[in-house]
Amino acid sequence: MIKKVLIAEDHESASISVQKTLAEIGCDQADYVYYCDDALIRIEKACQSNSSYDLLITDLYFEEDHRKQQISNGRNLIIAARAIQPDLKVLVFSAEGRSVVVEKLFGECDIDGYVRKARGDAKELMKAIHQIDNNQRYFPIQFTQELKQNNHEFTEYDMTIISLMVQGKRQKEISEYLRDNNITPSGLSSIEKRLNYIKDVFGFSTNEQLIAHCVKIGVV
Amino acid sequence: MIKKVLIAEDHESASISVQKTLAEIGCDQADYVYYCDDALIRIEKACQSNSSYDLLITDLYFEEDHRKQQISNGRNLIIAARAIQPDLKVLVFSAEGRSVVVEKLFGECDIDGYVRKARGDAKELMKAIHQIDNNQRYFPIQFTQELKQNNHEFTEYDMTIISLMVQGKRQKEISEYLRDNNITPSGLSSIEKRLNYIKDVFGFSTNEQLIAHCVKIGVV
DNA sequence: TCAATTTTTACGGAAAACCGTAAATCCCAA
DNA sequence: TTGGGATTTACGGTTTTCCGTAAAAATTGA
Repeated sequence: MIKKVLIAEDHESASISVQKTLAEIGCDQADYVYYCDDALIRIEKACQSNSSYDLLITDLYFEEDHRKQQISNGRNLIIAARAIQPDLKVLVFSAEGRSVVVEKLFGECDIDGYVRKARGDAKELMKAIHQIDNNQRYFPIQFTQELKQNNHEFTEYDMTIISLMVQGKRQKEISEYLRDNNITPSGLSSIEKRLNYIKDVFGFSTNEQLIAHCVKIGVV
Repeated sequence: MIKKVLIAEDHESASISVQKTLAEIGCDQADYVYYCDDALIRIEKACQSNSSYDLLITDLYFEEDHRKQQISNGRNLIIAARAIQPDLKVLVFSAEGRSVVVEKLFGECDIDGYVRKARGDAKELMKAIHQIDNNQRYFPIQFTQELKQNNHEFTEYDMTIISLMVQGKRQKEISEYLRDNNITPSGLSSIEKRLNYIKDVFGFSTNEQLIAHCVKIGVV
């Protein structure tokens, strides 16, 4: 049963809402912090005193300010928290709407639920918490539909090339980079071929169009 | 004295927080809606029954869903609302952080205050409401500093070119498009020159890098 | 092991982008 | 109207990308 919850959220207004939602479903042990570093300290202390948290509700993006932080975003907070307390349940509550990003959280960070800040998000939060309470994951419907229609799955290789292009590297330089880092294939022709293939899948005609799409959907 | 307030905000969680904040400062006449169209109807009806709102608190961006709306964003809502009730006070509450956008709201829409969704936004909301109550504007400090450091302001012309590139058009085709639409300069050289200038300002080396940046910051 | 297949690389011509310069055009004021 | 200055366009050479083909290398299967 989920009793003790930690809210990591820099927006005061959002934090207040989550607190209110938790209070409504009868959870009276809710702490909240505005910085990732503070969240980690709380988790650490709670573990040491044998009163660890059952659930972490966290945002993804935290704004930088005068207080310099070790952990700057929700993703890294999750990884650090799980290193301390592997069985900690994690529910991400963010405005992020790109399915690739959310999918990565489930795949790579093994989160237990995702609720998008949108219409009816408070009610959705309740549903998600109840579901996690029953040891189930909460994966929002909106993303399940969107997932399959993206015909092309970007490989690590693809993302490396595209990242380098975003950094302003020429294809020749990318070839050299791949060779130096023992990533194959590294030939200029292979890079050209791969880019042509991806563009073909999407029906794009220029690199500029491909880059725009990748940035939009959050591949880089 | 501000008594009757309307909250136009699609995020349920954000709306809840604003309601709670209003309740705390002793404002018990707060209505809330999730769609711009609903907001306008409320304002209309209130005016007709001689019980008009004192303040409109609205978000900027409203997500589209199954319910098709006439008014799709906060900016247009403000304009429409002021057409009905010119003396309506308006406080914008949004995550938008680009100073250019916020400045425009004060300049073109004559809003009374802006509070950014961020750390301490609930407290800032209170301050803003009190200030508006005293017939003063609330302009957040964070923007006053940032205004000058914007290295490059994208013109309509720039955005046209970049949009066409994002659509996969070659520079030659862009030149033809500009000529056909009587946009000057339309010469290929002028397009090249402009792109080089922008890249130079940012210290970029390739078009791909420029496109990535533009998509990221939301120029297109 | 060796031939067949696939993957990767090399190469070369064509198209596009890049970059400087010069010519043409536009615009404004005298 | 006209001359000067700024803007826009045209042009040519260079680099980069594009795209097809073929050689080289790696992988596979019997």
